[in-house]
Amino acid sequence: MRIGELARRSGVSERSLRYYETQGLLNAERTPGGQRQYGEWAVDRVIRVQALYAAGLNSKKIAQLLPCMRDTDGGPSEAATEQLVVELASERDRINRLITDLIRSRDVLDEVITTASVGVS
Amino acid sequence: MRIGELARRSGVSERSLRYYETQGLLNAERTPGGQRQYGEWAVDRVIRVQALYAAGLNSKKIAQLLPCMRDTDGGPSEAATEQLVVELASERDRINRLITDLIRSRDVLDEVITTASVGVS
DNA sequence: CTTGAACCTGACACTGATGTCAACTCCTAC
DNA sequence: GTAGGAGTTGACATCAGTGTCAGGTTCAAG
Repeated sequence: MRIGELARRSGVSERSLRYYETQGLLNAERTPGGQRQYGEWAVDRVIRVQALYAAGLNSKKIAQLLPCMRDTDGGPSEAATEQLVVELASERDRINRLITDLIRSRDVLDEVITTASVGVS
Repeated sequence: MRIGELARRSGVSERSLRYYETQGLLNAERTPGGQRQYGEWAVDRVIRVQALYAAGLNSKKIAQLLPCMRDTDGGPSEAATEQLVVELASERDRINRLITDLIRSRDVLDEVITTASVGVS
């Protein structure tokens, strides 16, 4: 598929997809005319990248991480280096703290929403 | 307490605390000389603000939300306006989606970490 | 062919919380 | 009173992903 379809199906802008490519997060074949051509796998890849961005990882970390992830086809994946494992563990801990905070904030929002809704005349 | 102690106890930089004040998120008494003076309540407030920032709310939303939150003393809190409730509900939904994504990303990290650790010679 | 939608690269802007520096003032311990 | 750590304001920088525009090329349908 071309970039427009991938953008539509993944919910990520074309701009971002091109950016991902510059960051080494998303390779694309090219047509003879130079247009990007993606396989089905790209949709999952983009969504996963997006989720990692949302988790606060930057491009570089994601780029290091991607080859270590089990692909959808269950293919072979590289093992992470020792240094990378240390960094990823730190990220994981940060994410865990973040999740805790998010749940707390969400509950606060819920309470405010509920309180206001109860008080509606 | 003065700003340095608050920064230390809340884990938020002095710079950010002053910024919070400009955004109406954190009021401070002033000494005759003009230095900020905070009560004990400020520590909780700052931490809560920080958590809301982490949840992706911007200053304006937080400023609207704060007076609707139950204070630590359980004091009276304003009810949110209808419009605000709609916006907060949308934020809550976004946060819930984010939590789901974060858990997924964390699990991916865990798998990579585990895989690499198992393979250590 | 031709036409229009889709795609290309490159450049610039933005967002918004936070870092950092400068120049100055306040507070407290001696 | 004085030294120096702590605080003040104001200005400018940064980060990194994303929006957007310009000017040109490619692709596919008629």
